[in-house]
Amino acid sequence: MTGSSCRLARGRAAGYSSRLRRYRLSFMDEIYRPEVIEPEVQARWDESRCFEVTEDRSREKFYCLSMFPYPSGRLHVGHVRNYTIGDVIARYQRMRGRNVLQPMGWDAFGMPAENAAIQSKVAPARWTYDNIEHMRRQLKLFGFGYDWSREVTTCRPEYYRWEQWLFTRLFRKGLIYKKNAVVNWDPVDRTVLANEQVINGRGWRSGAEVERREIPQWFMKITHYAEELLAELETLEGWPESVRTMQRNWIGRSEGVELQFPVEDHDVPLTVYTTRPDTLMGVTYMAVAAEHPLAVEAAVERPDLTEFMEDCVRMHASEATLETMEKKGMPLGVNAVHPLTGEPIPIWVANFVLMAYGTGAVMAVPGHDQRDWEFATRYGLPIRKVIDPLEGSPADVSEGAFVEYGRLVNSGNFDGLTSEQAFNAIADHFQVRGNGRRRVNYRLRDWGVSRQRYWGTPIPIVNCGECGAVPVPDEALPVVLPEDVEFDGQGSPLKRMPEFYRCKCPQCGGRAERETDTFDTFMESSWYFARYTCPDNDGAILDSRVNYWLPVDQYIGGVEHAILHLLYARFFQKLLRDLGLARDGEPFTNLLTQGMVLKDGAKMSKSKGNTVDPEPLAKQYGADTVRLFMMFAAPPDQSLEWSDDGVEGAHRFLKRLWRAVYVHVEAGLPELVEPDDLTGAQRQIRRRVHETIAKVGDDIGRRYTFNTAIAATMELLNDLGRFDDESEAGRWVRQEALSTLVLVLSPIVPHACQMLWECLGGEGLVIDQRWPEADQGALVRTAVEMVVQVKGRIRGRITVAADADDGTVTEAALAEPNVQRFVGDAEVRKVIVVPGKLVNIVV
RNA sequence: GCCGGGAUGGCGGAACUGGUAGACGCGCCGGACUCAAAAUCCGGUGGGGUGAAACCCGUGCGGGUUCGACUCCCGCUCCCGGUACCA
Repeated sequence: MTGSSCRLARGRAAGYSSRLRRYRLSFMDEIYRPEVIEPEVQARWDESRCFEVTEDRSREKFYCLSMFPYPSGRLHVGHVRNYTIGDVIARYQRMRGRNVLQPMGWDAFGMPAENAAIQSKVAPARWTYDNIEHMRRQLKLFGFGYDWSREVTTCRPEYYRWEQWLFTRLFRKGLIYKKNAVVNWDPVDRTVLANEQVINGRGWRSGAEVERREIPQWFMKITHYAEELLAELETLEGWPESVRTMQRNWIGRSEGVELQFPVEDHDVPLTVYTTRPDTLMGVTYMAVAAEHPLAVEAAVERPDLTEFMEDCVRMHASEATLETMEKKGMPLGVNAVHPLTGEPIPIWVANFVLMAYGTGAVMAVPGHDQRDWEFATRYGLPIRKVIDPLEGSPADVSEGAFVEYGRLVNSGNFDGLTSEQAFNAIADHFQVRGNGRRRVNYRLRDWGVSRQRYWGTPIPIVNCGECGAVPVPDEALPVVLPEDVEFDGQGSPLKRMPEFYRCKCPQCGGRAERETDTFDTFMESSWYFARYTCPDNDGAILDSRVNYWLPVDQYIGGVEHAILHLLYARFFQKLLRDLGLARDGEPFTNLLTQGMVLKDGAKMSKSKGNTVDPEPLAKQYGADTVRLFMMFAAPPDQSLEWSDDGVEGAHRFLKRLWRAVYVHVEAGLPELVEPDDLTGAQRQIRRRVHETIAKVGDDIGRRYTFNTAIAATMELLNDLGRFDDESEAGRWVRQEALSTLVLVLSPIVPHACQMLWECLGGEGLVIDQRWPEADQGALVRTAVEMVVQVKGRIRGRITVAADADDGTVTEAALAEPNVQRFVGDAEVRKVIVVPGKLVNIVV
């Protein structure tokens, strides 16, 4: 029992690994040495290629997918958490007999590679490939069971050529179009900035005031699928309700009316969309965007207007900025005509109306819209009440807008109608006259996929003076992104590379130019999960294997992707289906959104200096300890507070488990004993073992609460520490208990459990063992303790037979001395019995 | 601003369907082992109260429903994620 048998594990002496292959019983080291066992177990997984899988129609498949990382350089603890969750689920499902696919790859295009290029003069491609090498090695260190033969790297032509191919198919199908869209323009660096590169309205590097600029860009018609994307959310029962709600709100279906207001002295009317036509009689002004033709026209020879409109342009393009900024406007001096009353209505130009969204004009009803109310109050515009509540006192719009539905007042012929009746009456009125119509509108906008960046997938379009935009034909794909470039941050190098953009028109053969814009990097991540099923196919984007593996049974990733990535991926799956390339319309059956990893209550970031590097920790404690800590510290969907002491505690538990097995095994393995022959104490431990099996299986398989699963195994190990029965039967009970602990912990701490499994006499890989099942016979209890409450407050405890009826339980409860003290001679009005738990006596 | 989420001992968290608040771990306190320390093992640990008990208070804040509320309802505060070019 002292450190006598340490001869194996002293480290990296030649030949240790072959001896470790027979590592068991008397060969077992008393001390837990992760630095020895982890490389050894990983070598065994590699040699047996046990995580490489193929389609097998005779077995139930399970596709377990974690969101692939952007290769930023080093593995972050957030990655380790995400991938441990996925690995635990994958290993558990495999032990449940499923044919499990768990792939990994690289979301390799993106801005950080360009930023690194500017800072350290290394080409984005070089930087990216180096990072991938480094991070792949780190992932292997943590023992994740990936099928590396399926690795995809999105910046490789083998991958993005199929994205380009798909785009040309969608182009021909009419799902792609070009229009102007707003970007953040840095006038000093002469580049387009991402929203996160704009800080307080200024470029992050130049410090120049950012301008909004409109440039032509490619769009995908995701709005064509808005209705289906919305409707099928209802079928995604394996998704968190919060994510479904966010997507529902993002798509934002509304039913409203599009109306035309004539404009004085103009032929073209002003068109607006409203979901509240019932408030039409309350319109007191109109607001248009700075780029609106009416505003532009009015600004001629009006320097004050021109100045205001130029101010509107110097503004960050994000929604958050738009909605929180001060709402400002100026009257144009032009009137619209109210379509019902003929009254003149002043038209204003306002900074919160954008030309790109809707019609670039809105009707304002300050009495019944809070934003309009604030604007009207600020500029002294009239506020008119046209809706009162259906019940109760009339609305008062002098202190704020009344935004509820109700009954119409001050609305002429429509007075007395409810909002709903008025909606229909007014919609019909316009429809009949042809100056308005009912319309379903979506908040969701088409997806702008052009980026004025270098490090991305080249857009496979050739612009020809004769033929216009022509998709690159299949035989000319891929359009390869040149990797050997000088990148200085002054716009994309592709725009300075005639050898890249000069080409012949595929249609007429005349001189033409390629697109130098690249795709939004969300494109690559919108279909990678499908490509994992057949990454080796160089003749087609997908093949029949996709329908064996898809849909993904379990998808795991950060909540921050709840809307954009997950919506785009759902959209792509529908596109693939409609092109006949895949069967399913939804890609992810079950979704687990992981919370963030915090330190000192804050998100880890370089600027705060509170980052934790997982690799040194794995070196110091072993990967299993890091995995265990991350699964134990919080349930996966909550944020996780990092704690060095917590890591230490996780390590201690593994040491205790190791030692418990060592001490047990050193005395030899026990003979099988029939459960019927056990004593009370032995039965009790055995019941705890089978309770633990049931608990852990439920926690991992259904609830995904790995923290409580681990807590349950800790409790069992604690109980085992107090169980010092060295009889043959006692030793058999302990053998069963320890084997159970090793099996149920193996998805979480796979390296240690593999070794312990062998020490306990197990054969082969733990990953190939069957998940244990609880023996119902072992779970039977004879007596239970129940709590007794008087008027909802605990006054005592009683122990009763497990099968006692309510009457017996009530009698025992009333007999309890402290309960009697509180009941006294009061009349018992009611007794509530919750079987096996509590009795509440109401007096 | 809008949408979604969160708040429980000194700390991370548990309490799953309205039924024993604080499982498990960390930290801390006490003890064993040791010349001593580390490691390890055993015990204690929400606050008040008591010799010990009884008992009282306690799940961000203010109300409500219920025999019973961390859990459900109404109204707030603060923190986090997303907000369409960060990934």
